[in-house]
Amino acid sequence: MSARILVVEDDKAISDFIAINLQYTGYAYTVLSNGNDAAAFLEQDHSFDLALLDVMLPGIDGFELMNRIKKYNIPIIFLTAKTDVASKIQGLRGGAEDYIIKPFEILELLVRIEKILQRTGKFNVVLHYKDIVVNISDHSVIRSGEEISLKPLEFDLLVMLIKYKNRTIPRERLLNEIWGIDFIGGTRTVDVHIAQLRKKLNLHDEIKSASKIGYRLEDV
Amino acid sequence: MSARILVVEDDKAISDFIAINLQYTGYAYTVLSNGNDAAAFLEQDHSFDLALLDVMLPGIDGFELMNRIKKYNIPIIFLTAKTDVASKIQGLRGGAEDYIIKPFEILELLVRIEKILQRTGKFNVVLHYKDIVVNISDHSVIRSGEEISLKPLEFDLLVMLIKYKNRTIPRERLLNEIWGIDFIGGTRTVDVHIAQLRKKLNLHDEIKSASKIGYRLEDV
DNA sequence: CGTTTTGTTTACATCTTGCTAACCTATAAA
DNA sequence: TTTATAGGTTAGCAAGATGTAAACAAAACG
Repeated sequence: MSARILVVEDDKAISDFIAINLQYTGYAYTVLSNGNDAAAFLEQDHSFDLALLDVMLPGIDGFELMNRIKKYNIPIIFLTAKTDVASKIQGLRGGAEDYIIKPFEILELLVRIEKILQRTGKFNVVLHYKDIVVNISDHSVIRSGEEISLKPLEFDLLVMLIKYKNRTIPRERLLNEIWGIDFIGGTRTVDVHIAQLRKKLNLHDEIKSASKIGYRLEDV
Repeated sequence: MSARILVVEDDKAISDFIAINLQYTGYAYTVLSNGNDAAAFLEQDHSFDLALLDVMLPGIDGFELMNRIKKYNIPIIFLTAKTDVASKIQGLRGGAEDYIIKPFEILELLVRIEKILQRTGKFNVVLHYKDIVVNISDHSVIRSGEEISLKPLEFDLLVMLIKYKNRTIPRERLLNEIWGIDFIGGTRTVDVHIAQLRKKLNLHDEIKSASKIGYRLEDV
């Protein structure tokens, strides 16, 4: 059962782009291009699991829309071209789950969507790699029927590796996505956690290190 | 004695899916795939506690079926692919208890079913975990024949833990579902109530904490 | 209004996590 | 072969999260 996502965005290039990616990822979605339509639509149908709202919209704007749909308890991610701080604060104060600044990296958007769905809804996101089953919703990792207990960071790392299977992920990228943008320590931290994963899941051969760049999980 | 539910849905994938979940949840059910059959069947046997009706059906449609069933006083939840406003209004005007738009989250459907059954009063919804019996209708918890008195919040927490047994429930999720969407307090409150549950029901081992994430009730 | 019950916050003990340092190994350059 | 560099691995420790009792606050009840 897939999540249902509402997209309200007046720039057709952007909404098409998002739509294609939502489609591809397997979400059900509805696209509207102005604030008034969206408000009217939502009064009738508010069974969405998430809304992606442009801040600058024809008709009522994104923030106003947020206020109106607050009662339906739909998590919101704002899409905003404004890098302006005030907007962000207003959005987050008002209860938005997140915001993302245009132009954005589609993968980043998809990741945030998934996070929110996972936190709010109950969508079972399951990843497979060989005989390893990773259930993101449960935070569980099972190998050959046995549960393997991973610490939060290890878990996040594994998820990322599997998602980017066969692609080398630069250290920096890992730090950004898992540790957060403001991680300071210029360190070997990543390496240590990679070591833990290799050990716990017996992935000594599968997790390859790319010298000076980062790591890659390979289908052997 | 469990509730008896009628499912009328022509898409086999969907009806199977529903059936599996009704089965698992412990309801008795009958599945039919077209409107005429359903009408005929109901003339013979109308001892259902709830009907899940697809709106678009071969033979007579869901709304017409509702009109014919009305005399038997069976609450109805419509399953509809239509996001179309008119349908909903017609359905609800006609006396349907609820509607749910496809694709839907199965848990959401089960929750609504439960709500209606509770409201119509005939059925106690009972949850089991080990030797603990939780009766949602009368808010009682019995362990090995002895009644254990829980405060309201503790009770809700226990119900949620059992419903999501073996799945880690994030703190945020617990706060959302039990405390309401906009709980503010920067908070250890959940932890305290978890502690109470562990103590009162002796679930020290069964309620596992997932560091930085939340809690999980495990079948040991 | 007081009393009782329920829920939240505080405070401190305890446990968990993840960063760092230190040392080891592998590889490549010199 | 030596040397330099990067990654592998382990263990200890500080920071942060959770467990829990008890004080405090709020609400429900009479």
